[in-house]
Amino acid sequence: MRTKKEKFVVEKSILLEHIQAAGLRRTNQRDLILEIFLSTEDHLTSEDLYGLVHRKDPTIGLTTVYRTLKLLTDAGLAREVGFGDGKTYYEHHYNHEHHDHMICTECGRVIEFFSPEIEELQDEMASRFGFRPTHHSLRMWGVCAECQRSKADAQPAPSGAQPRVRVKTAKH
Amino acid sequence: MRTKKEKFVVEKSILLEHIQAAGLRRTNQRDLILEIFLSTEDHLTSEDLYGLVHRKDPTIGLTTVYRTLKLLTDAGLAREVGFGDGKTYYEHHYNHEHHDHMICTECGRVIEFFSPEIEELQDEMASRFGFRPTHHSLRMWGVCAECQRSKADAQPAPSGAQPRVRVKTAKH
DNA sequence: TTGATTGCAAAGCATTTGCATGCTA
DNA sequence: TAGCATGCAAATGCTTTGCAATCAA
Repeated sequence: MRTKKEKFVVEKSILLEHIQAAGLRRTNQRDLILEIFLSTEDHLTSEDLYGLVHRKDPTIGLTTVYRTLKLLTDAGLAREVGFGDGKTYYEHHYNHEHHDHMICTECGRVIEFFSPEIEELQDEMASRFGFRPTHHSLRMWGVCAECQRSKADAQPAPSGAQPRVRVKTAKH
Repeated sequence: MRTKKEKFVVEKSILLEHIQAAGLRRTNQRDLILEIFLSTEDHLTSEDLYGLVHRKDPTIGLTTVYRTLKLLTDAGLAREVGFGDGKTYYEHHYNHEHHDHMICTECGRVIEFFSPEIEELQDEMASRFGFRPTHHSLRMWGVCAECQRSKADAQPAPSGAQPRVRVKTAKH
């Protein structure tokens, strides 16, 4: 249950630097939240992360998780994403190469992908307008391969069981 | 003040067909909301549209605008967009060629653009994963040309006047 | 006449804020 | 010690829902 001693050293020092530069304060809550956030794979809401954090330290409040996730975003360690269900998801940002998302509207699966060509064309497009981009978000919604298959099989779709947007990840 | 007689005939018949196909009912409210939505250029929230509608017919409720905008989206006449301020914006969809957005984080200006090359690469990316896309959204945040200029002029930024996300449009 | 639609008020939900208390620097 | 951070409860802001009355087909 104990995390390896020297894990996430770089991320931790990034947070520390950001905190010091902004005249903020290091706290146990922030340490723990960062630790758990980094130990988890992708796409968490504040509530999701709160659930995990709460197991290790039931005294930490939901509000603090909200605030810390914003802090991590400012520090460049987290990135906000929305999948269209009204919630804000976070994923690691530092040292995780940038990527975009395909979202299956049947099962909620999220596929991450990256295309240098698209990135390049985006920059070109921006400079054509004299626009200096800081970040961007590309999302495609549709039906993933698996769901196409199961549809073809004419399996009577498990009706009633409304597929909530659930976040799984397929790595490129 | 009277709109030209035969304006938006096609859109109106699209809505009508959708309504009939779904066993729904045509109402004066829906007619008026569609009419005003189409007469307005781009990027309205339900509340925005409600304001406009309310001037012509103060009896129409906000809830109906919400519901109708969803209906128009289903009918393929409207498209939902989010610019990161927590609200849902709608823009015409039918007969308005697809485009993407650059959002200025200084002044809130929204620049619309379209790149066939990017579209093509997206489709290629999707098919590489066996993913069948239905729609997508590409947004870039950053600083627009105007705001870069006024910054360069070292004009003491009009502080205090927090630039709310305001929707203007620059056509490609 | 039937059942979809409307408008209002109330409820929902994710997120933010006020404030007294606690804790870092 | 000063003042940032925390946790709780309350507030917020957008959106949806319940329901009685209304209206289209």
